[in-house]
Amino acid sequence: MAFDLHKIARRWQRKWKAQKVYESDPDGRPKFLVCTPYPYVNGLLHIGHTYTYMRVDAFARYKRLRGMNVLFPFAWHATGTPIEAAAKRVEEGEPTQLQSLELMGFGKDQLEQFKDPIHWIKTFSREAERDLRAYGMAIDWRRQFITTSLNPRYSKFIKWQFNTLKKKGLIAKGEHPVVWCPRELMPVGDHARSEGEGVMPEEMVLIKFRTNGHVFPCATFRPETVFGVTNIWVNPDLTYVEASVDGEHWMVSEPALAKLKDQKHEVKELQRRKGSDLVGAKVKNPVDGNEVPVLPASFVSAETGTGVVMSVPAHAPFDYLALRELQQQNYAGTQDIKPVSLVAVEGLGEFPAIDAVKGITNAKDPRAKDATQEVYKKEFHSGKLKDITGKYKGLSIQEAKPRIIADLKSEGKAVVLFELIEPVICRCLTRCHVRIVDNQWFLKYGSQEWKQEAMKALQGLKLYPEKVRGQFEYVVDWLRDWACTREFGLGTDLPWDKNWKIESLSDSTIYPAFYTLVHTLKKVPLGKINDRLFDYVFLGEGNPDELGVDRVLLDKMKAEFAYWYPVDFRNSGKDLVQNHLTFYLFNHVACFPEKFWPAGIGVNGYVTIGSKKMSKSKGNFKTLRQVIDAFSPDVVRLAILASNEEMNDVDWDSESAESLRQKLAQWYEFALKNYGKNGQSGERREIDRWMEHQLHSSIRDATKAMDETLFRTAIQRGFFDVQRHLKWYQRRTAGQMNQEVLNEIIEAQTLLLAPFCPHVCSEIWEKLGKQSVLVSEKWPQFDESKIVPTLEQSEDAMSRTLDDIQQVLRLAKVEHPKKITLFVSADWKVHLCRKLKELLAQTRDIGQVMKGVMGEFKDRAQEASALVQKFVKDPSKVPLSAMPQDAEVQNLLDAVPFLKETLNCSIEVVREEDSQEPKARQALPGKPAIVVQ
RNA sequence: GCGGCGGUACCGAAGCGGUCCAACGGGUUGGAUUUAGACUCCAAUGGCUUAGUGCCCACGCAGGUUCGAAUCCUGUCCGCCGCACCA
Repeated sequence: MAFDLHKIARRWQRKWKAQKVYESDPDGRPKFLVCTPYPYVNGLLHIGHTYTYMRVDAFARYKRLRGMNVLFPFAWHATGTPIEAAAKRVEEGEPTQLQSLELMGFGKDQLEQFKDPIHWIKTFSREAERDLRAYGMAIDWRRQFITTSLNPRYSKFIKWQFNTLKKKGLIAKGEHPVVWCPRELMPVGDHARSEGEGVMPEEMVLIKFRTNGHVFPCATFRPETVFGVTNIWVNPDLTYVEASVDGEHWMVSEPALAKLKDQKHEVKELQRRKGSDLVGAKVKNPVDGNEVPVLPASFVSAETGTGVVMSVPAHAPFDYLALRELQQQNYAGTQDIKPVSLVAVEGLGEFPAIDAVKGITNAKDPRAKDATQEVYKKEFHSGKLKDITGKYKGLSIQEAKPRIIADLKSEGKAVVLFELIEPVICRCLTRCHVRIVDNQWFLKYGSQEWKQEAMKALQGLKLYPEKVRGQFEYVVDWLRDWACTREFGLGTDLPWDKNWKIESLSDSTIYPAFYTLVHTLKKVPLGKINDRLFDYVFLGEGNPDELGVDRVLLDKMKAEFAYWYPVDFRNSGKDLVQNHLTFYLFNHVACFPEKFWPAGIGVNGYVTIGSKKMSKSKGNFKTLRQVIDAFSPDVVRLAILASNEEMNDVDWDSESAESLRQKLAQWYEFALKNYGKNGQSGERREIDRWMEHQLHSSIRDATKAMDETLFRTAIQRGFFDVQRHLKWYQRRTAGQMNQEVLNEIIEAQTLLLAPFCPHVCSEIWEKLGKQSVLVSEKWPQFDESKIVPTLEQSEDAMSRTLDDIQQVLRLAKVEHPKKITLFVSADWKVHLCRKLKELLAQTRDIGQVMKGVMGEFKDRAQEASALVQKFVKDPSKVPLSAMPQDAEVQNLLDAVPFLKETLNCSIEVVREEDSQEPKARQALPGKPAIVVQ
């Protein structure tokens, strides 16, 4: 039989397109709006996108089968810098960029066109649409669009969003520190660094020690230790700059000057000074007025802080080591310097730094660094400031630190310097520092009121799975103001300031609202689209007659939005919880009334390939089209969704995909061959009822799983289990299956599989002779009355008996038995077991149990007491489903033809009490004694 | 450091106080079928053992609670993800 999954897929995709099956408009049914963050169109879709979209699609198809009017829209994201940057690299002829395009299948002659960012956007949105159609996504393609000013209608929508936020006071101007490349004059995000991933700006305090007109700004992370300063350090081998900083004469290292300039200080270089020239000066400690000397230390680096540091030998191991070295060299003026202790820590001595450096002889020893951390950790967590700190005495470091910083700043004794603790190197190989960017617009996610509203939205939200809630709560709480404008890149202009573009994560938060009306909005003349129009269609505000737009169109859009909103399911990878998905919540609560707040969010793990992280550079990478071409869309979808669920990573494994391909082929063949033939129907046998039981409990479980987007469970219960039971049913009836039952299985199985493998299931449905289109059919209902656990128990008992027989045969080394006799446990044992179960629930005392039992079984005292002893010893051995002897005998008699066939010998079923065979006594309820001959 | 999620057989993974066996899928091994292979079917896949359906060991590690623990408690070790100006 010709079975070509690719051909089947193409055929159904053509049909769906022609019949506009997935173009959804409001009607009388309950609605369900699903979506997923649109992809950034700078390359081909890869298998990682696949999983997220697949979940949305499977859920959409399921809800459709449940009778809902489902809308699944899609669009393309082009906002931001990467596409522009890539186009620029093509223009510069950068080899890796060109190569990567070639790897995506573009010929050398086509590369030229990629100099133009618009070509990227057009090409990759087109290619992605092609891939997603080939994947069989149930998307309403009428609603697709592209972001940025290339789509003026979208830009107008985004402007409405920003004006709305601004009106509500949720956007404000401010300044903030960024990691900055002084060569490219750009902020340098993690992905644009060649070194220093994850390093972020941290606040250092520059405490101003003064001497006759000069300032020595000592950079420190521990400003509270200023009370224990004995001297300050400069590195004699460095070059320092004497500079005018905000009108004062500062001494700083060369690199520090650029940092100060970029952190909003007025800076002018006056002259260069050798470090060694500075040594020997006396400077005044700003907190106590003490004069301390400037001493030389080689551990001081030019790159961190200012190249000037204060020395607190009591609490800083480096300082102590350097000081001790000088004293050992009899360096002038150091002999009288004594460490000054200012922090008391229980369990540590007066000078924790001195204790910490035991065995370390100089500041170059790497252990000095560990010692520093050790001391700091202890002091920070359990230290108390001593009397010497004046008004801060008795405070913990945690309490005192922010107060000391604030006080020093307000008294003009210190300023803050943002610093990178570890080096950060830009992709252009320049060392970065922190710059304070001003004139920047912020979304005030840090605002408490806004957070509260977002938290409220979160509380009313269905999460798939529920266990991400903790993460969301944390992020809502932790989120700070977000810089939402950029000077570079593609996007929409900030409506009130054309010099800025709206940043890419900020223009993609409430756009699902845009999906609901985009195809209608296309009919409105561009010039007529403005904030007032959106106020009317989204919020019902204003007078529609003043908009100069066809009232029918306006009210259509208004109704469409109100019908589809809120979003019932928005799904993405777990990496977006800490930004996009949370922004999505914040912006919805700000822009829309509560009834339109998000109703459901789904989060999933990543895709690995062969259990290894996907990585382009390591070649462990697959595009969507590669896997579709190799395995067909149905197999890819099934393989990925069957692999894992919740937040676990799914794995793409070609071996299991191949195995699933075969399973699908087998099902296709089975369904077509067995459906609606003239098989026996009529009265149901036990085994038929068993099969119905299995089918209906599988439907029940699969349905429950589908409701929670637990697709792996749904596939396991709704496909693997049904298939397994069907095989057993086939074997158990020697192929004489009940035709009605069989038909029901075939229909239900095809529907259960439909959300995952829509093409092949549609094909089967059609070939079964169904007039309806599968994708609009009804999800199978389970019939509670057909779920009868006792059927399962007796069938299990039978199959366990078969297992036991086979084991006995093996042990007895009988290869070809002539006859097998099964002795069924006497009824009194059934009663005994039931009684025991009752008693054991109350007590484990053997005496009491014995007492409770033996009255009833006096005439079998010996046998009964042996059983009681055995079961009290291990209560888990009591047969749970002890059925009466008659029923067990009947159950086995029913199975005799099957057992005969399987074991290839005659089978006899005998009641225990009817036999003289000694082994017969071993029978237990549900566990017949076995004799083989 | 802070926050989140986890450690179960060869691999992935379910189980979350007792449901006579630690599901299900993949892999591996043996057998049946086949001219052969593929497919399909049956069986095995921690150890031991036997004319008897059994015993023992195992759910990161160590303790504890309980008649009974993969599951509950305490401690401990180890992974993965995120910590932002950006898709």
